[in-house]
Amino acid sequence: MVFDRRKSILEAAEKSFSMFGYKATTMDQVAKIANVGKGTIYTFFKNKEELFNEIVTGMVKEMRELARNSINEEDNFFNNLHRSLYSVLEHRREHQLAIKLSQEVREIGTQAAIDALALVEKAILAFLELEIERGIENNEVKECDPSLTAFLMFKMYIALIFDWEKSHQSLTKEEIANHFEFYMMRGIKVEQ
Amino acid sequence: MVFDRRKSILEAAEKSFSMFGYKATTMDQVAKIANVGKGTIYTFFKNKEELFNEIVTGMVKEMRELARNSINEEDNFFNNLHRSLYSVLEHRREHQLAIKLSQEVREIGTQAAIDALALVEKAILAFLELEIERGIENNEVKECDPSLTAFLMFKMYIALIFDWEKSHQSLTKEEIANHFEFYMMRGIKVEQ
DNA sequence: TAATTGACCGTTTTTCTCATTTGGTCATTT
DNA sequence: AAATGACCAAATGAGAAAAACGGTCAATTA
Repeated sequence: MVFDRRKSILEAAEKSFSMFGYKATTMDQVAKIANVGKGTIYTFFKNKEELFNEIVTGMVKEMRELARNSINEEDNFFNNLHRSLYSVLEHRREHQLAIKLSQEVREIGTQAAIDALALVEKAILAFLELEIERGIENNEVKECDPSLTAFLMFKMYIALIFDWEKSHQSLTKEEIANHFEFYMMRGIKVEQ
Repeated sequence: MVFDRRKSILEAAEKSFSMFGYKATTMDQVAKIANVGKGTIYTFFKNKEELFNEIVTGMVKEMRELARNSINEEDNFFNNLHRSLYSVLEHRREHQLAIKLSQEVREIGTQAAIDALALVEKAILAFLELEIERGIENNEVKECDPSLTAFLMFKMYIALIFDWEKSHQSLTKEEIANHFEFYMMRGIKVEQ
Protein backbone atom coordinates (compact mmCIF):
# COMPACT_ATOMS: atom_id res chain seq x y z
CA MET A 1 0.00 0.00 0.00
CA VAL A 2 1.65 3.20 -1.22
CA PHE A 3 0.95 6.66 0.16
CA ASP A 4 -1.07 8.61 -2.44
CA ARG A 5 0.41 12.08 -2.05
CA ARG A 6 -1.88 13.78 -4.55
CA LYS A 7 -4.99 12.50 -2.83
CA SER A 8 -3.67 13.44 0.59
CA ILE A 9 -2.96 16.97 -0.61
CA LEU A 10 -6.46 17.31 -2.05
CA GLU A 11 -8.06 16.09 1.17
CA ALA A 12 -5.95 18.42 3.26
CA ALA A 13 -6.72 21.35 0.98
CA GLU A 14 -10.47 20.71 1.06
CA LYS A 15 -10.35 20.50 4.83
CA SER A 16 -8.35 23.71 5.13
CA PHE A 17 -10.30 25.75 2.57
CA SER A 18 -13.53 24.64 4.27
CA MET A 19 -12.32 25.61 7.71
CA PHE A 20 -10.42 28.83 6.98
CA GLY A 21 -11.46 29.96 3.50
CA TYR A 22 -9.19 30.73 0.57
CA LYS A 23 -7.09 33.54 1.92
CA ALA A 24 -6.47 32.17 5.40
CA THR A 25 -5.39 28.79 4.07
CA THR A 26 -1.61 28.61 3.76
CA MET A 27 0.39 26.21 1.65
CA ASP A 28 2.56 25.36 4.66
CA GLN A 29 -0.57 24.35 6.52
CA VAL A 30 -1.88 22.21 3.67
CA ALA A 31 1.53 20.52 3.46
CA LYS A 32 1.56 19.82 7.18
CA ILE A 33 -2.02 18.42 7.23
CA ALA A 34 -1.26 16.33 4.15
CA ASN A 35 1.99 15.08 5.67
CA VAL A 36 4.07 16.08 2.66
CA GLY A 37 6.75 18.65 2.06
CA LYS A 38 5.55 21.99 0.73
CA GLY A 39 7.51 21.50 -2.48
CA THR A 40 5.57 18.32 -3.17
CA ILE A 41 2.34 20.26 -3.57
CA TYR A 42 3.92 22.17 -6.44
CA THR A 43 4.78 18.96 -8.29
CA PHE A 44 1.03 18.24 -8.53
CA PHE A 45 -0.49 21.73 -8.70
CA LYS A 46 0.88 24.82 -10.38
CA ASN A 47 -0.01 27.13 -7.49
CA LYS A 48 -2.49 27.81 -4.71
CA GLU A 49 -5.16 29.04 -7.10
CA GLU A 50 -5.04 25.88 -9.20
CA LEU A 51 -5.22 23.69 -6.13
CA PHE A 52 -8.28 25.67 -5.05
CA ASN A 53 -9.86 25.32 -8.49
CA GLU A 54 -9.45 21.57 -8.30
CA ILE A 55 -11.40 21.52 -5.02
CA VAL A 56 -14.11 23.85 -6.31
CA THR A 57 -14.49 21.89 -9.54
CA GLY A 58 -15.00 18.79 -7.44
CA MET A 59 -17.76 20.49 -5.45
CA VAL A 60 -19.47 21.62 -8.65
CA LYS A 61 -19.31 18.10 -10.09
CA GLU A 62 -20.85 16.75 -6.90
CA MET A 63 -23.72 19.21 -7.12
CA ARG A 64 -24.28 18.50 -10.79
CA GLU A 65 -24.52 14.80 -9.98
CA LEU A 66 -27.00 15.55 -7.22
CA ALA A 67 -29.14 17.60 -9.60
CA ARG A 68 -29.02 14.87 -12.27
CA ASN A 69 -30.05 12.21 -9.80
CA SER A 70 -33.08 14.25 -8.73
CA ILE A 71 -34.50 14.05 -12.24
CA ASN A 72 -36.96 11.24 -12.81
CA GLU A 73 -37.75 10.82 -16.51
CA GLU A 74 -41.25 9.57 -15.66
CA ASP A 75 -42.11 12.64 -13.61
CA ASN A 76 -43.20 16.05 -14.94
CA PHE A 77 -41.21 19.22 -15.48
CA PHE A 78 -42.34 21.00 -12.36
CA ASN A 79 -41.72 18.17 -9.92
CA ASN A 80 -38.33 17.39 -11.41
CA LEU A 81 -37.17 20.96 -11.38
CA HIS A 82 -38.37 21.66 -7.90
CA ARG A 83 -36.73 18.53 -6.51
CA SER A 84 -33.37 19.19 -8.13
CA LEU A 85 -33.25 22.94 -7.47
CA TYR A 86 -34.25 22.47 -3.87
CA SER A 87 -31.81 19.67 -3.17
CA VAL A 88 -28.92 21.50 -4.84
CA LEU A 89 -29.59 24.73 -2.95
CA GLU A 90 -30.06 22.90 0.34
CA HIS A 91 -26.84 21.01 -0.31
CA ARG A 92 -25.08 24.27 -1.04
CA ARG A 93 -26.52 25.82 2.10
CA GLU A 94 -25.02 23.06 4.23
CA HIS A 95 -21.77 22.53 2.34
CA GLN A 96 -18.96 23.70 4.63
CA LEU A 97 -16.79 24.99 1.80
CA ALA A 98 -19.64 26.93 0.22
CA ILE A 99 -20.58 28.41 3.60
CA LYS A 100 -17.02 29.49 4.35
CA LEU A 101 -16.57 31.00 0.89
CA SER A 102 -19.83 32.95 1.17
CA GLN A 103 -18.66 34.33 4.47
CA GLU A 104 -15.28 35.23 2.99
CA VAL A 105 -16.92 37.06 0.09
CA ARG A 106 -19.15 38.98 2.50
CA GLU A 107 -16.41 39.88 4.96
CA ILE A 108 -13.29 40.44 2.89
CA GLY A 109 -14.37 40.01 -0.74
CA THR A 110 -11.57 37.66 -1.78
CA GLN A 111 -11.60 37.49 -5.58
CA ALA A 112 -10.88 33.74 -5.73
CA ALA A 113 -13.88 33.09 -3.48
CA ILE A 114 -16.10 35.32 -5.64
CA ASP A 115 -15.01 33.42 -8.75
CA ALA A 116 -15.63 30.06 -7.11
CA LEU A 117 -19.20 30.90 -6.10
CA ALA A 118 -19.83 32.37 -9.56
CA LEU A 119 -18.74 29.04 -11.01
CA VAL A 120 -21.27 27.20 -8.85
CA GLU A 121 -24.01 29.59 -9.95
CA LYS A 122 -23.04 29.20 -13.59
CA ALA A 123 -23.23 25.42 -13.31
CA ILE A 124 -26.69 25.57 -11.75
CA LEU A 125 -27.90 27.96 -14.46
CA ALA A 126 -26.52 25.72 -17.22
CA PHE A 127 -28.31 22.73 -15.72
CA LEU A 128 -31.58 24.65 -15.39
CA GLU A 129 -31.30 25.90 -18.95
CA LEU A 130 -31.04 22.37 -20.31
CA GLU A 131 -34.02 21.21 -18.28
CA ILE A 132 -36.09 24.17 -19.48
CA GLU A 133 -35.19 23.41 -23.07
CA ARG A 134 -36.39 19.84 -22.53
CA GLY A 135 -39.57 21.22 -20.96
CA ILE A 136 -40.23 23.35 -24.03
CA GLU A 137 -39.60 20.43 -26.38
CA ASN A 138 -42.01 18.25 -24.40
CA ASN A 139 -44.58 21.02 -24.60
CA GLU A 140 -44.71 21.30 -20.82
CA VAL A 141 -43.29 24.82 -20.87
CA LYS A 142 -44.32 27.73 -23.09
CA GLU A 143 -41.89 29.01 -25.73
CA CYS A 144 -39.40 31.32 -24.02
CA ASP A 145 -35.73 32.21 -23.69
CA PRO A 146 -34.31 29.27 -21.67
CA SER A 147 -31.39 31.34 -20.45
CA LEU A 148 -33.53 34.15 -19.06
CA THR A 149 -36.04 31.70 -17.66
CA ALA A 150 -33.32 29.77 -15.86
CA PHE A 151 -31.96 33.04 -14.49
CA LEU A 152 -35.32 34.18 -13.12
CA MET A 153 -36.13 30.76 -11.74
CA PHE A 154 -32.82 30.68 -9.91
CA LYS A 155 -33.36 34.17 -8.51
CA MET A 156 -36.81 33.18 -7.31
CA TYR A 157 -35.48 30.14 -5.50
CA ILE A 158 -32.69 32.11 -3.89
CA ALA A 159 -35.28 34.66 -2.81
CA LEU A 160 -37.58 31.99 -1.36
CA ILE A 161 -34.88 29.92 0.34
CA PHE A 162 -32.32 32.50 1.50
CA ASP A 163 -33.72 36.05 1.29
CA TRP A 164 -37.25 35.69 2.60
CA GLU A 165 -36.10 34.25 5.92
CA LYS A 166 -33.96 37.33 6.57
CA SER A 167 -37.11 39.26 7.45
CA HIS A 168 -39.79 36.56 7.89
CA GLN A 169 -40.16 33.04 9.14
CA SER A 170 -38.35 30.63 6.82
CA LEU A 171 -40.43 28.56 4.40
CA THR A 172 -40.73 24.79 4.42
CA LYS A 173 -39.88 22.68 1.38
CA GLU A 174 -43.59 22.23 0.64
CA GLU A 175 -44.33 25.94 0.91
CA ILE A 176 -41.49 26.71 -1.46
CA ALA A 177 -42.80 24.12 -3.92
CA ASN A 178 -46.28 25.61 -3.72
CA HIS A 179 -45.10 29.17 -4.21
CA PHE A 180 -42.83 28.16 -7.05
CA GLU A 181 -45.73 26.42 -8.72
CA PHE A 182 -48.09 29.33 -8.10
CA TYR A 183 -45.87 32.24 -9.10
CA MET A 184 -43.54 30.81 -11.72
CA MET A 185 -45.69 28.14 -13.33
CA ARG A 186 -49.23 29.55 -13.23
CA GLY A 187 -48.84 33.32 -12.71
CA ILE A 188 -50.83 35.67 -10.50
CA LYS A 189 -53.19 37.13 -13.06
CA VAL A 190 -56.86 36.21 -12.98
CA GLU A 191 -57.83 34.84 -16.38
CA GLN A 192 -60.70 36.73 -17.98
CA MET B 1 -34.56 88.14 3.06
CA VAL B 2 -33.21 86.06 5.92
CA PHE B 3 -30.70 83.25 5.58
CA ASP B 4 -32.49 79.93 6.21
CA ARG B 5 -29.78 78.02 8.06
CA ARG B 6 -31.74 74.78 8.40
CA LYS B 7 -32.40 74.62 4.68
CA SER B 8 -28.81 75.45 3.85
CA ILE B 9 -27.60 72.66 6.11
CA LEU B 10 -29.96 70.15 4.51
CA GLU B 11 -28.85 71.12 1.01
CA ALA B 12 -25.19 70.92 1.98
CA ALA B 13 -25.72 67.55 3.64
CA GLU B 14 -27.55 66.10 0.64
CA LYS B 15 -24.76 67.31 -1.63
CA SER B 16 -22.07 65.87 0.58
CA PHE B 17 -23.73 62.52 1.30
CA SER B 18 -24.38 62.14 -2.43
CA MET B 19 -20.80 62.91 -3.37
CA PHE B 20 -18.89 61.14 -0.60
CA GLY B 21 -21.32 58.76 1.09
CA TYR B 22 -22.18 58.58 4.77
CA LYS B 23 -18.86 57.76 6.31
CA ALA B 24 -16.71 60.11 4.24
CA THR B 25 -19.00 63.05 4.89
CA THR B 26 -17.78 65.11 7.84
CA MET B 27 -19.76 67.55 9.90
CA ASP B 28 -17.02 70.16 9.41
CA GLN B 29 -17.47 69.78 5.67
CA VAL B 30 -21.24 70.09 5.83
CA ALA B 31 -20.85 73.20 7.97
CA LYS B 32 -18.41 74.73 5.53
CA ILE B 33 -20.58 74.01 2.46
CA ALA B 34 -23.66 75.30 4.28
CA ASN B 35 -21.81 78.42 5.39
CA VAL B 36 -22.68 77.92 9.03
CA GLY B 37 -20.67 77.09 12.11
CA LYS B 38 -20.46 73.43 13.02
CA GLY B 39 -22.32 74.04 16.26
CA THR B 40 -25.30 75.41 14.33
CA ILE B 41 -25.92 72.02 12.77
CA TYR B 42 -26.44 70.61 16.26
CA THR B 43 -29.12 73.17 17.06
CA PHE B 44 -31.25 71.68 14.25
CA PHE B 45 -30.20 68.01 14.25
CA LYS B 46 -29.27 65.81 17.19
CA ASN B 47 -26.29 64.25 15.44
CA LYS B 48 -24.88 63.09 12.11
CA GLU B 49 -27.13 60.05 11.95
CA GLU B 50 -30.28 62.11 12.42
CA LEU B 51 -29.20 64.60 9.76
CA PHE B 52 -28.64 61.66 7.42
CA ASN B 53 -32.05 60.18 8.25
CA GLU B 54 -33.67 63.50 7.37
CA ILE B 55 -32.08 63.35 3.91
CA VAL B 56 -32.95 59.69 3.37
CA THR B 57 -36.54 60.20 4.50
CA GLY B 58 -36.79 62.98 1.93
CA MET B 59 -35.59 60.66 -0.80
CA VAL B 60 -38.09 57.98 0.21
CA LYS B 61 -40.93 60.52 0.19
CA GLU B 62 -39.91 61.65 -3.28
CA MET B 63 -39.95 58.05 -4.56
CA ARG B 64 -43.31 57.33 -2.93
CA GLU B 65 -44.74 60.38 -4.68
CA LEU B 66 -43.29 59.20 -7.97
CA ALA B 67 -44.86 55.78 -7.53
CA ARG B 68 -48.24 57.27 -6.59
CA ASN B 69 -48.22 59.52 -9.63
CA SER B 70 -47.58 56.57 -11.93
CA ILE B 71 -50.87 54.98 -10.92
CA ASN B 72 -53.78 55.72 -13.21
CA GLU B 73 -57.08 54.58 -11.69
CA GLU B 74 -58.50 53.93 -15.16
CA ASP B 75 -55.69 51.59 -16.16
CA ASN B 76 -55.32 47.94 -15.21
CA PHE B 77 -53.23 46.34 -12.48
CA PHE B 78 -50.40 45.18 -14.68
CA ASN B 79 -49.86 48.47 -16.52
CA ASN B 80 -50.03 50.47 -13.31
CA LEU B 81 -47.62 48.27 -11.44
CA HIS B 82 -45.15 48.06 -14.24
CA ARG B 83 -45.14 51.81 -14.76
CA SER B 84 -44.64 52.65 -11.11
CA LEU B 85 -42.09 49.93 -10.33
CA TYR B 86 -40.07 50.76 -13.40
CA SER B 87 -40.06 54.49 -12.82
CA VAL B 88 -39.16 54.12 -9.14
CA LEU B 89 -36.31 51.72 -9.86
CA GLU B 90 -35.01 53.84 -12.73
CA HIS B 91 -35.19 56.87 -10.50
CA ARG B 92 -33.29 54.99 -7.82
CA ARG B 93 -30.72 53.85 -10.37
CA GLU B 94 -29.99 57.45 -11.35
CA HIS B 95 -30.33 59.04 -7.93
CA GLN B 96 -26.84 60.16 -6.91
CA LEU B 97 -27.40 59.51 -3.22
CA ALA B 98 -28.74 56.01 -3.82
CA ILE B 99 -25.84 55.24 -6.14
CA LYS B 100 -23.26 56.43 -3.65
CA LEU B 101 -24.87 54.53 -0.79
CA SER B 102 -25.00 51.30 -2.82
CA GLN B 103 -21.31 51.69 -3.56
CA GLU B 104 -20.57 52.37 0.09
CA VAL B 105 -22.46 49.25 1.17
CA ARG B 106 -20.60 47.16 -1.41
CA GLU B 107 -17.16 48.55 -0.62
CA ILE B 108 -17.11 49.19 3.11
CA GLY B 109 -20.49 48.03 4.39
CA THR B 110 -21.33 51.12 6.45
CA GLN B 111 -24.27 50.24 8.70
CA ALA B 112 -26.02 53.60 8.26
CA ALA B 113 -25.93 53.13 4.47
CA ILE B 114 -27.29 49.59 4.77
CA ASP B 115 -30.14 50.87 6.95
CA ALA B 116 -30.92 53.69 4.53
CA LEU B 117 -31.21 51.38 1.52
CA ALA B 118 -33.27 48.94 3.57
CA LEU B 119 -35.66 51.80 4.31
CA VAL B 120 -36.05 52.52 0.60
CA GLU B 121 -36.71 48.84 -0.07
CA LYS B 122 -39.23 48.65 2.74
CA ALA B 123 -41.10 51.66 1.35
CA ILE B 124 -41.25 50.12 -2.13
CA LEU B 125 -42.48 46.81 -0.71
CA ALA B 126 -45.17 48.55 1.35
CA PHE B 127 -46.37 50.39 -1.74
CA LEU B 128 -46.42 47.19 -3.82
CA GLU B 129 -48.28 45.34 -1.11
CA LEU B 130 -51.07 47.91 -1.09
CA GLU B 131 -51.38 47.80 -4.86
CA ILE B 132 -51.51 44.01 -4.83
CA GLU B 133 -54.23 44.08 -2.20
CA ARG B 134 -56.20 46.42 -4.45
CA GLY B 135 -55.58 44.05 -7.36
CA ILE B 136 -56.98 41.15 -5.39
CA GLU B 137 -60.04 43.13 -4.33
CA ASN B 138 -60.69 44.13 -7.94
CA ASN B 139 -60.38 40.49 -8.93
CA GLU B 140 -57.48 41.27 -11.25
CA VAL B 141 -55.06 39.21 -9.15
CA LYS B 142 -55.55 35.71 -7.75
CA GLU B 143 -55.88 35.26 -3.98
CA CYS B 144 -52.36 35.24 -2.52
CA ASP B 145 -50.17 36.59 0.27
CA PRO B 146 -49.71 40.27 -0.71
CA SER B 147 -46.52 40.53 1.29
CA LEU B 148 -44.81 37.56 -0.34
CA THR B 149 -46.10 38.56 -3.74
CA ALA B 150 -44.69 42.06 -3.36
CA PHE B 151 -41.39 40.58 -2.24
CA LEU B 152 -41.09 38.25 -5.25
CA MET B 153 -42.23 40.94 -7.65
CA PHE B 154 -39.60 43.29 -6.33
CA LYS B 155 -36.90 40.62 -6.57
CA MET B 156 -37.91 39.89 -10.15
CA TYR B 157 -37.69 43.54 -11.13
CA ILE B 158 -34.30 43.94 -9.47
CA ALA B 159 -33.15 40.84 -11.31
CA LEU B 160 -34.42 42.13 -14.67
CA ILE B 161 -33.20 45.70 -14.29
CA PHE B 162 -29.94 45.36 -12.35
CA ASP B 163 -28.73 41.75 -12.25
CA TRP B 164 -29.35 40.50 -15.77
CA GLU B 165 -27.21 43.20 -17.33
CA LYS B 166 -24.20 42.12 -15.25
CA SER B 167 -23.76 39.14 -17.56
CA HIS B 168 -25.95 39.98 -20.59
CA GLN B 169 -27.07 42.94 -22.61
CA SER B 170 -29.39 45.14 -20.58
CA LEU B 171 -33.11 44.97 -21.23
CA THR B 172 -35.26 47.82 -22.54
CA LYS B 173 -38.31 49.07 -20.69
CA GLU B 174 -40.57 47.23 -23.12
CA GLU B 175 -38.67 43.96 -22.78
CA ILE B 176 -38.90 44.20 -19.02
CA ALA B 177 -42.63 44.86 -19.24
CA ASN B 178 -43.08 41.86 -21.53
CA HIS B 179 -41.05 39.54 -19.33
CA PHE B 180 -42.81 40.74 -16.20
CA GLU B 181 -46.14 40.11 -17.86
CA PHE B 182 -45.05 36.69 -19.14
CA TYR B 183 -43.34 35.29 -16.05
CA MET B 184 -45.14 36.93 -13.16
CA MET B 185 -48.63 37.43 -14.55
CA ARG B 186 -49.21 34.45 -16.85
CA GLY B 187 -46.61 31.81 -15.78
CA ILE B 188 -44.51 29.50 -17.92
CA LYS B 189 -46.60 26.36 -17.70
CA VAL B 190 -48.47 25.14 -20.75
CA GLU B 191 -52.13 24.74 -19.80
CA GLN B 192 -53.47 21.26 -20.44
C1' DT C 1 -31.06 87.13 25.68
C1' DA C 2 -31.51 83.97 22.14
C1' DA C 3 -28.94 82.34 18.31
C1' DT C 4 -24.53 81.29 16.47
C1' DT C 5 -19.94 79.95 16.55
C1' DG C 6 -15.27 77.53 16.38
C1' DA C 7 -11.70 76.14 19.73
C1' DC C 8 -11.51 72.26 22.27
C1' DC C 9 -12.09 67.25 24.03
C1' DG C 10 -12.03 62.25 24.13
C1' DT C 11 -12.34 58.79 20.73
C1' DT C 12 -11.79 56.73 16.37
C1' DT C 13 -9.39 56.31 12.08
C1' DT C 14 -5.48 56.69 9.26
C1' DT C 15 -0.72 56.51 8.33
C1' DC C 16 3.69 54.86 8.79
C1' DT C 17 7.08 51.45 9.98
C1' DC C 18 9.05 47.21 10.54
C1' DA C 19 9.05 42.34 11.95
C1' DT C 20 6.62 38.33 10.54
C1' DT C 21 4.44 35.43 7.30
C1' DT C 22 3.32 34.16 2.71
C1' DG C 23 3.47 31.81 -1.98
C1' DG C 24 6.68 29.91 -4.63
C1' DT C 25 11.66 28.07 -6.02
C1' DC C 26 15.39 25.01 -6.30
C1' DA C 27 19.71 22.84 -4.62
C1' DT C 28 19.96 18.93 -1.87
C1' DT C 29 18.42 14.50 -0.05
C1' DT C 30 16.05 10.21 -0.35
C1' DA D 1 13.19 10.41 -10.46
C1' DA D 2 10.50 11.96 -6.64
C1' DA D 3 10.34 14.45 -2.48
C1' DT D 4 11.86 17.92 0.51
C1' DG D 5 12.48 22.19 3.44
C1' DA D 6 15.75 26.18 3.70
C1' DC D 7 15.51 30.15 1.37
C1' DC D 8 13.82 34.50 -1.21
C1' DA D 9 11.17 38.54 -2.65
C1' DA D 10 6.73 40.18 -1.86
C1' DA D 11 2.67 40.63 0.91
C1' DT D 12 0.74 41.14 5.33
C1' DG D 13 -0.34 42.58 10.07
C1' DA D 14 0.82 44.53 14.64
C1' DG D 15 1.66 48.57 16.96
C1' DA D 16 2.77 53.31 17.70
C1' DA D 17 2.21 58.01 16.35
C1' DA D 18 -0.36 61.38 14.05
C1' DA D 19 -4.42 63.11 12.07
C1' DA D 20 -9.24 63.53 11.72
C1' DC D 21 -13.55 62.75 13.65
C1' DG D 22 -18.28 63.72 16.02
C1' DG D 23 -19.95 66.26 19.44
C1' DT D 24 -19.82 70.03 23.36
C1' DC D 25 -20.01 74.47 25.33
C1' DA D 26 -18.07 78.95 26.93
C1' DA D 27 -17.51 82.96 24.37
C1' DT D 28 -19.33 85.97 20.83
C1' DT D 29 -22.68 88.10 17.95
C1' DA D 30 -26.84 90.36 16.65
